Amino acid sequence: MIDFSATADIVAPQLLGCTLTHAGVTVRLTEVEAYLGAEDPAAHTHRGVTDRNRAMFGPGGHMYIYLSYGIHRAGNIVCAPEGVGQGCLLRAGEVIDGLELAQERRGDVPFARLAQGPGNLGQALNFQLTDNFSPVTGPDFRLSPRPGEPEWVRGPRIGISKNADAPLRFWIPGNKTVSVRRGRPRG
DNA sequence: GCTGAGATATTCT
DNA sequence: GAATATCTCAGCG
Repeated sequence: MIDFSATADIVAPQLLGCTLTHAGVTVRLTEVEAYLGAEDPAAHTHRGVTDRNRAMFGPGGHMYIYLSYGIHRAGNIVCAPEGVGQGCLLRAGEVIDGLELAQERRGDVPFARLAQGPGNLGQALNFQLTDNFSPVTGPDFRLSPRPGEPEWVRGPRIGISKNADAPLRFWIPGNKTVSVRRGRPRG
């Protein structure tokens, strides 16, 4: 099992290929991002504990769910010892069970888009703000180990404005559920 | 396939 | 009041 008391950049690549089950849907994680807390200006926890990010300061192996742009629910897995404030944002996954349920929630979209992007993943798995603090190996969430270590790569994070060059995004190359999002620097 | 702009709630200053 | 770890849509090749 993964040691969630390690730092987020250590845990992140270990999550790739693992499956996460919640509310009747199972996905295989294909893309995650590490947020390093106080030393990382892009992290919610950069400025210290608030009511919103409190879950990230808890012990590793729990969920941190937040509302993004007022619309989307995104899920993180808390990393590092209690009080540090690190976590891994779940960016994308591949639905491998509960397909019909995921399609009901997401509507008529291609398979690869069912859980593509943090907001879509949250909708497919039906993340709720009340799921904060839930253990990832508890009754509500089930994180299962992967059969073997998949090939993975790392690169810059996406959708943030601060510290965007740090190579803290990890994904499985070639997987159709991982998109190279638009807005790459032209030129 | 790609691009640009609007929507929407909570949080922080 | 401004910002945000985003998604979807319309328009164009």
